[in-house]
Amino acid sequence: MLDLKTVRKDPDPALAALARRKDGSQDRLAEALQLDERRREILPRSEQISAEQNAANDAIAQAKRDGADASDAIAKMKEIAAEGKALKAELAEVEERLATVMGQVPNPPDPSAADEDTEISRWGEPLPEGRDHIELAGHLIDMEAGARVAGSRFAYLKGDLVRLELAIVQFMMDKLGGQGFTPVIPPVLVRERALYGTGFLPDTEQQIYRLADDDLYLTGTSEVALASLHDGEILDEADLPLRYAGFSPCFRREAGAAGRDTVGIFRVHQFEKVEMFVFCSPEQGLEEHERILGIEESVMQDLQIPYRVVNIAVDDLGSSAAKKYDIEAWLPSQKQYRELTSCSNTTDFQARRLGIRVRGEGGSPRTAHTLNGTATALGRTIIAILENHQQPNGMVRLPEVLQKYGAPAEIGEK
RNA sequence: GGAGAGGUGGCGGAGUGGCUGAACGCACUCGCCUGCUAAGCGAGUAUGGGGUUUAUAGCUCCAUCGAGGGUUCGAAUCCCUCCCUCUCCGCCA
Repeated sequence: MLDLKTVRKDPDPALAALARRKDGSQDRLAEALQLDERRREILPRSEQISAEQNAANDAIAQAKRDGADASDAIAKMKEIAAEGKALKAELAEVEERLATVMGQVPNPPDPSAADEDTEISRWGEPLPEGRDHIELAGHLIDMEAGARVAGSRFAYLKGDLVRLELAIVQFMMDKLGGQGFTPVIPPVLVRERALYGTGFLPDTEQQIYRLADDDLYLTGTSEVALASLHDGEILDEADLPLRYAGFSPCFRREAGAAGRDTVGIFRVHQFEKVEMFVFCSPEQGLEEHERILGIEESVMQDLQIPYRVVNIAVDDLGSSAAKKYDIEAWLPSQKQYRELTSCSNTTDFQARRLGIRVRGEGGSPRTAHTLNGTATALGRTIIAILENHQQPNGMVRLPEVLQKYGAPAEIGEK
């Protein structure tokens, strides 16, 4: 959500930035500005009436206290109230429309966000080709049972793959703990407000599972619950940045993805993820974004997975991000880089929607900034590890760093 | 799932229709005072929005007592719905 007060003073930068998204959002902002103007036409008149009402009210109260006859004052009050009623109804309507339109305006992209997906760096030496994760560990992934029990794009992970996943999680929590992140297991069922606040609604409803009998949604990322952890709060600037590492399952309907990535667990309806989330001051945002990216790269290097970093195109940012980096891992079986993690600077977009502010020494509150990034998406990380550490004999030698966290040294069908 | 109680400012806690943006206490800030400390005295201390303004300063108006509706000339106070917290019973990982 944009700050109308700021935009109103100088609309052009926001309109120009939104135009880069090529989704017509600058038109919605323009509509919002018109509604805002209308609102500020009506509001002073409405408030004027309220003030008269308050004054008349005081007169009635005074008369009653003095034991005098208040019927004249009451009659006047009735008149004023009736006059204000229509105006207030109109105001409420304008404000409701304004809120709806503003809720649909995405975050204006940062100037440094790319026009097209742009590779900005590369690391590691990719294998030219190789077996896919099903060929390598299919005996530990039961897609048939998954489909039978829950439908397509569900799987059972078994045996050493589970040990591998849990080792990665423990490794991540250790690593992130050292970087000031507090481990969190958040709710994965949330109210609409949490999804609205993070900008997933109204925007990506077709991706979100909703419960039939309760007003709850299954979250596609713990970002939703982590952002809402401080819903409505004013944070002490001295405590910032607040960094959380959420570990949770993630649920995505993958509507519209039919026919894409149908092999194995690359694209499934349910997976686990460790997610970084940061609350910080406006000044700290840029630095935190680079820091999160640095951590994500460091994880790839720890796990010895060749990757590239991509500055994501403005028209692919999602509503909340002003800028986003993806880290794409090399998958030898596909002979291409595929998204493994991403990190977004959502600036004040989510914080304003959620009413999260920061207050410094003696200052008045300002809207906070938030950022998020994938520490590790377990399914895809497992795929990348399997494919990039495969041996000519079909076995997989797992990264040494994971072994002290309980991962086996080797996976495969002997 | 059943039965109750309750949600007021940073905290505690008054307030059952007008004099309450909100008593009183605590905490905090500034000043005074006491050769330190403590105590004491005085003043102040919410958030959002509109207008005015070069101004996020000041002034002024409006709104806010969990949220949203309603009754009323007037609601923290009465009614309805929702959310949340707590207690007891049941169930349960």
